[in-house]
Amino acid sequence: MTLAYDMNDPRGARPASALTDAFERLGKRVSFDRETEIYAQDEEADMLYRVVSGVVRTTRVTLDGRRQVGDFYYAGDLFGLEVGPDHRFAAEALTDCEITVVRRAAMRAFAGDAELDRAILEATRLEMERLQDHVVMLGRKSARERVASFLMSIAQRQDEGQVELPMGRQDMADYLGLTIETVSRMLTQLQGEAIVEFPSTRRFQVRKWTALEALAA
Amino acid sequence: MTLAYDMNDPRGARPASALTDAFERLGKRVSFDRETEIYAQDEEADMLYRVVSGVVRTTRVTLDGRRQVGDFYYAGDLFGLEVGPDHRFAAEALTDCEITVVRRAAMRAFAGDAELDRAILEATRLEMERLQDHVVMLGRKSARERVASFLMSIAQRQDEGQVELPMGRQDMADYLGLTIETVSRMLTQLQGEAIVEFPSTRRFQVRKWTALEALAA
DNA sequence: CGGTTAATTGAACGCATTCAACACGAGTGG
DNA sequence: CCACTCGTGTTGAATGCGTTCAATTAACCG
Repeated sequence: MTLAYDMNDPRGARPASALTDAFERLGKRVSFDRETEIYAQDEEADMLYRVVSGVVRTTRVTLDGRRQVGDFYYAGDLFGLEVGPDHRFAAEALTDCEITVVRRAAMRAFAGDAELDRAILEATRLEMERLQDHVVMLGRKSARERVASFLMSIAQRQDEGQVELPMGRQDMADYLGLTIETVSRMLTQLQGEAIVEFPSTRRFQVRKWTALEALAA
Repeated sequence: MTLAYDMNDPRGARPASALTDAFERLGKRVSFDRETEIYAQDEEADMLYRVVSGVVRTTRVTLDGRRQVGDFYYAGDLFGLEVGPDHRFAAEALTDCEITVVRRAAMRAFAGDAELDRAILEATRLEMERLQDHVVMLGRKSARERVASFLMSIAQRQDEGQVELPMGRQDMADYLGLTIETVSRMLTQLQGEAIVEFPSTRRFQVRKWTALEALAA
């Protein structure tokens, strides 16, 4: 099996020419400005979404205003595929985005399309695995480890030396179950140990991969 | 409301005579003693499981020995349905269990069986929703709230006054991302406020539903 | 009963939060 | 060009929640 992408990378860009085609054919492309809502929490879920460009985040806000970020989705990623009748998390454009939107009915009409079925199954698998990892992280990792894990997972998807952080500290904190202050402290700490280096707040480079890996645990 | 099960209860026993039939026909029934492994972490996932009687828990242990409980499964629940090639969590019999085990290949042969497909989809949906709720809980709730939520969710699935706790404090703690001591303290606290009452360590009764609900947030 | 494990309670500690002040960067207008 | 502002990020000090370590009590089982 000669793959253009790494099976071990849980979120690497996937080769999906046929899939892209299917999505382009069945759905329509929509643009979203930075910080606008793609769908709301508890909204009916009869669409399926695919990121063409930009970054999307999913969030849930509790009655008393506490916020939890579910995940971040990058170009090529499918999202909004909760199996139930409505979205338990809202989806928002983190940056300006191009999204392909497909009605589930349209998808169903194409059920049997092996390529498409496989892609949805694969996306569901990734979604679950990421959710499971998230649970372990929030349940059993320290702030330092969470931040390290986070930087790792972001650095892994961009193989360039310099890594771009599309989200601000608040989004990181709400994803990691921490406060912005703690995130900030951990970042300066990791930088102090020369494990990572931040030339600017939204850009970093990993200096000691093994050390970061060890921390990500 | 006189239902054998409650639609609002996300994990209530579901009426599934036809489904039970399908499982019994396709798979074989296996018994597991208390505290024995059903499948291991990172084991190949080519089976599907259904609890006939008893309670199952899924766990993941990190390299350095920290443990996270994924979920608990009761009679009627499907588990082990991770979409990927192997189990990211181990499954263990919490109590003595009767389990129906089905090979995925056998399931696939029956693909198209509407009843079966629907059941698997439904189980996957529940799995994801529970995972999402778990993330929010671990990310944003206090120890007190976590314990309250937990008692709530268990009390909901048994409509009798007296509720049986099948798991010990360590399992609760590892599910909630806490220590046994903290769990214990929160339980005595809630009992002190007469919100719940523990006649014995493994048995309790909810006294103030609204208060508990408010806490579960 | 004793023997063993599980659960509770207490006291001290430490990690993350909270509250507050300060720094930085980008955009705007004098 | 600098002053000003506004949003975002960093840093400091104090507090507090949950943990850790240790001792005690309760439940279970022969």
